[in-house]
Amino acid sequence: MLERTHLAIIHEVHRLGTLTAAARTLNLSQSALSHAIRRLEQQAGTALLYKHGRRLRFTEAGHYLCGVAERLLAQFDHAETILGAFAAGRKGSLRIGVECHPCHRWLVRVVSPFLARWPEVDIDIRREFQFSGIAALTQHDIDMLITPDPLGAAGLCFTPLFGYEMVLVISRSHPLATQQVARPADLTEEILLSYPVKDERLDILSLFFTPAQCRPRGHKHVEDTEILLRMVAAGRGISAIPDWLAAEYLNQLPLSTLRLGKDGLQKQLYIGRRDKDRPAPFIDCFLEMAKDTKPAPLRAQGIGAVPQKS
Amino acid sequence: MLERTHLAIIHEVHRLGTLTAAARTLNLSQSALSHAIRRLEQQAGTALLYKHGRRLRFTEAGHYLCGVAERLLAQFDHAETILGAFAAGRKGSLRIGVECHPCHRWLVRVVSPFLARWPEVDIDIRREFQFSGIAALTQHDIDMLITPDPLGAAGLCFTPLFGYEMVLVISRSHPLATQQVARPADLTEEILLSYPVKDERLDILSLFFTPAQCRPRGHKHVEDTEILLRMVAAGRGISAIPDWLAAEYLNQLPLSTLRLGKDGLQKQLYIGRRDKDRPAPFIDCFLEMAKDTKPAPLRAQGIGAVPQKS
DNA sequence: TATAATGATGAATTCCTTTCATAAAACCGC
DNA sequence: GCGGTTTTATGAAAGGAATTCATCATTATA
Repeated sequence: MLERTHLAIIHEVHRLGTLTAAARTLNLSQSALSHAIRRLEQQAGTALLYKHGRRLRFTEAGHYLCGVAERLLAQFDHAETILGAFAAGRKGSLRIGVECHPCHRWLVRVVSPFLARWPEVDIDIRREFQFSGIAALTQHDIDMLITPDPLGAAGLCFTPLFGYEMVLVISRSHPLATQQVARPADLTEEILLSYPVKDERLDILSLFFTPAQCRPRGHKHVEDTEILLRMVAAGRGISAIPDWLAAEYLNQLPLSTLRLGKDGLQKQLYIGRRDKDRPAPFIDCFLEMAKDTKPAPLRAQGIGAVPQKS
Repeated sequence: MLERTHLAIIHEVHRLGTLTAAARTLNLSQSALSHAIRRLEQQAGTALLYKHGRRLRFTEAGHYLCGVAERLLAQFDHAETILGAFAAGRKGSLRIGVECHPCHRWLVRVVSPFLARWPEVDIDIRREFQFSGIAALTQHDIDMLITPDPLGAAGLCFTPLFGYEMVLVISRSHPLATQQVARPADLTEEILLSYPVKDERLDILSLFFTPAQCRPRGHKHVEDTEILLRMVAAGRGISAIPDWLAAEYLNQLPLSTLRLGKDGLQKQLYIGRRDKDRPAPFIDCFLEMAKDTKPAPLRAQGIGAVPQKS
């Protein structure tokens, strides 16, 4: 059976002309090469080299193998280089799950510099999960999960990224726009606009309306943040988004933000990983970069701006 | 160091899903594969497989190696197939040296059916030699030599192909055209036309003129047979060519042929080989086909035709 | 819960590779 | 031509790496 060592021997003999020289560069004895070539020739059933004077020359079959060797050895070398990059943690892929729809804008601010710094790492961002983000993480479908809901699961660990507040956004011409705080009962005649996720994953429902045993008059799903906020600005509905996301739009669109309830709807974003994973350097690095990338804080602007945290 | 066996193991594990199954198809024990993979992982410095349930899954590095394995194993297989063709003697190249200029027309009649029968064999025909055809043969520059002069040399053997006679060709309107035999003294006022080879390799000089201690009035080299004979037909000179070659032109051009001297200039064509060569089937076959391909015999036509042999 | 299937592991063994010592052949300089 | 040098070939011995065996741990299945 043709092996890599055979190719290496053939290649070196071709390059250096003699068995003796080839043996030196291969750190083997001349005898070893002679035996190896002989074995290969017997298995192949054809001569590869023949003596010409006290040198060796290649038969046609030998010459053919020479070409094969050149091509294959290069591929072996390349494969080992790549494998080395994997081992050194330079190369790999990072499949990031995101369970927080509005986080996308923040995420691109982390990913861009990361890709520049780790040119051999591929990033894949997934928003849809068969069952849940946590399950995807434990089943190795993703390598990291960005979520505001760090449900405990064996073998997972979560690192807090930053705290934020879910705020109500309404049109600046809405009657409530002059208020600082919204109460569930104030909003029972409104149309709620939200990202297309299950109701139980919408904090404004599970943590605001449901505890107060009321609901908005209607509920529509909107995929895109920009469109959602333009609909809110046009008075077509209300929505709840993170304060830092609202901040980006307050000076572009006629919007007002109100606190949800007296204490506000405080949230925390986490990044989850499998804790048994070998700590690939670029994964640690992504974590650091994520922790260092805070969203733009919400500056007080216009009527009804939410009071600033520290 | 990454070896072919590693790639084979990776590949089979990927194809069959379990170590146990892969071990069966590779005729190894499950333990052997487990150890081999472990060793490879240690050398590479990175995991390739990890347990998922009681199955194995590939890490990124493992997946990468999987792709490498698929590509490289195919190339190994292909190389072994080709090597098998070399071993079986189906594939190879045949470098044929020809020391007999006019033999070209005969040679193509051998080569054409040979190429059809041995599609994997390349044929290369050489007419120019650094030193001599014999030397080219001993030095492995060619594999066969077609020559009328089988000079003995160690390690060579010659097989006779066919006998022929060198005949004088002259214009049919030449005063000698009515004769049957030409003598050297008859031709001292003629211009000799020959292929461009050294004088000592021209039989009409070395075996006809020189023994009689005379020479033709002039001597010109002509490369192409057709042009040479047209010049002869036009009365611009005389030439000596094999009888069977003359036969092909006697009914196209106004030529007459005369015997050179009383007994004629009898020659024999040989095919020479190195006798230590492994007898590649296609080389033997070429020899057989060459022996079976006799040149068209010279039929008596016109005045001065040379008497037929048997 | 018992059972079957699968992978991991350590020790022993087997097999293959390599080395050593030496011969044979070929080239080089005198 | 004749030693001296260089190079390959070869058989036996040594060494080392791959393989197996026996067994355990884990997980899925009935």
